[in-house]
Amino acid sequence: MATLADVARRSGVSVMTASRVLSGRGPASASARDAVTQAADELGYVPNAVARGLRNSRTGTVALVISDIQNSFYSAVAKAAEKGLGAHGLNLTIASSNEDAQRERDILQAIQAMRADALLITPTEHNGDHLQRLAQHGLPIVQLDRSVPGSDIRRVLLDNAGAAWRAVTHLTEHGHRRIALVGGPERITTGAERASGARNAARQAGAELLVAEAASYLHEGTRPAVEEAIDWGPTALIAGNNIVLETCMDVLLERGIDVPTALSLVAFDDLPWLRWTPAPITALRQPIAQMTTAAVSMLFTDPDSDGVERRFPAELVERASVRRITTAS
Amino acid sequence: MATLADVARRSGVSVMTASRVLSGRGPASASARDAVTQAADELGYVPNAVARGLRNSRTGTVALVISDIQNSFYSAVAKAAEKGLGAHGLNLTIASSNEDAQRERDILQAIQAMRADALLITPTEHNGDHLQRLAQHGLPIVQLDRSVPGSDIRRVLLDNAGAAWRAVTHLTEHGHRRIALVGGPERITTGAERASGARNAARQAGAELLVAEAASYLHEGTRPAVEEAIDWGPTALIAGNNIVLETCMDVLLERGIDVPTALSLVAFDDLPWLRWTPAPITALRQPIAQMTTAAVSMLFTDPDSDGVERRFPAELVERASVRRITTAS
DNA sequence: CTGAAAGCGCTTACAG
DNA sequence: CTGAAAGCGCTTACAG
Repeated sequence: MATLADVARRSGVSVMTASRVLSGRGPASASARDAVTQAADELGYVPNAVARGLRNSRTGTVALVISDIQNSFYSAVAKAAEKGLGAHGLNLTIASSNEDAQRERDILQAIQAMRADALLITPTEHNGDHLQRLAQHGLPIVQLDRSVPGSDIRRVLLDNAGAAWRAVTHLTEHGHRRIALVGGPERITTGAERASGARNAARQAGAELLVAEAASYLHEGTRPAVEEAIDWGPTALIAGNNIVLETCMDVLLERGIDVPTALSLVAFDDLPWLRWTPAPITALRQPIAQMTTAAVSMLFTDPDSDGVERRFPAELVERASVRRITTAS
Repeated sequence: MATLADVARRSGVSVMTASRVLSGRGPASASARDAVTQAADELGYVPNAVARGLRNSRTGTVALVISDIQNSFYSAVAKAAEKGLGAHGLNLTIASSNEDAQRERDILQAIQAMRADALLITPTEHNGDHLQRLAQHGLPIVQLDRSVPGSDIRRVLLDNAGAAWRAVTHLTEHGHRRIALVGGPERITTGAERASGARNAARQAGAELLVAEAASYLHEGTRPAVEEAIDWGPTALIAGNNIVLETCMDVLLERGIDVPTALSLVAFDDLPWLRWTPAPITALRQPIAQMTTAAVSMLFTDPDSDGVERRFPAELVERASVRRITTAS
């Protein structure tokens, strides 16, 4: 593959001049300019970003570490991140931790090795120390969706408590008095905050609330909690995220429980298919694109001037999965 | 950030020896080994992959270029690719072309600049020449899912014609005689091959077939074709991929057309939510993980010894969206 | 406006 | 077993 030296030789100038012309920084005579661009063209010269990265200690690459690339929430994040970064002329490297602490550690190490310029991460709860160390080395880091407990690493999050509060309140306003939330693990901020928001709302409304805690945000970890919640006999069920929702759908189908006649349902995360179930599903929509864009721009912003945390509200999209209950009183 | 020189200095050996110890290649005395590993540990030394990449002209990175990261088909590809590559100790960089020729060109150039070791791509039909040039420069390339027409770049594809044949035959066996396929653009191999397989099957069975060609595999491009197909008044509809299917669901819902009483439906690509619609949807399941794994291993295999193309069959998953039609005869 | 030199951090032959 | 030298391809001061 052609190098800068090849271009210089062919155009009869020094490597230096060729570099200046092609990078567009520094002066160059018109004739040098012409000769170099022509030679570069003829040779199909493409600058070596690796060499450039070594020299400049800037690689032009941002790493995105997500929990599960197949989860549509995170692929929406990936899409928005790619778009936002592309606007900055940056490349995106994506890796998926699969909620696994060891794997996340390996990824973090690889990112450090490849000298990424910045890191966007939806962290597991396990590697806060590692993250902190990277931040101290000067790597700009922004957490998205979730945050490692007790660190000062910047983050862009949903107003989880507010969203859960809204879901429960929506249900109590429809007359529900026995509500189950299948949430994520409370070790994870989303799980903890959603549970606490739901508890507040239930208390305020004087309704009963069961929080069934899934072992993980992966499918396998989710079923016992869903079954526990349904066995408890609620009139309404809140699926704490889209993975939990899928498990709920399976269990409801298996047991022949009809929504909303036998059970009302509210989902965290909005997806196209929620419109196509027998009773279209009411959902809390997260502003994923905006959150991701905010996280990307936070990456390039002064940590001290811009605050450590931003929260975004969810929007309740009402469809047909919540029944109004009228109590004889 | 600590460099090899720092480690060498701290452990009282030369850079050379430190390199040998840490890379595990070449001899080293036990004492040197101990001193170096300890120093590396204390300094939190992480080798600079950029420098290593420049020196070795191998970056340990494989690029994956997909058409749309939010399309669950491609995010399944991304997941499988990451897993397969991880086993080889390689990093994965993902970029999404969004079916845009110019964007794909930019991505290809960036990949060349960053000196990726190999490329996995679900190509648009536009940049075959560019791909060919990269291949001639010695970059291992494997096309997945789709292939650029008229090139000898290796590829792993679905048996599209066979799968479409199977879908149509399934319908004719259920008595359908007027079938519409909403396919992708026939410029794209998947679109062309699925259309041709469907035509063969219809001809064999003596059934009428309308192929409505979507302008693109993006949502926007898909609606006119879906409406054309439904307006034609078929008894059965085949959605040529998962994006088309989503549009079909929207249009059917808007028009109040019931599946399968008013219209039977078969989908390309299987997804969890197909089980949860009022009539669970019969689908052709692609072996995405196997195809991706095959593509990954093809990347590291001798081009001359292993053939240029591999095809995988789809599996028909029968559910409840196809009605049996009994004709008065 | 242009070029020779030095160096980013690593590893591959080559001597000792 | 160990080290001094050279070089991967680029760019940043520094002279001319």
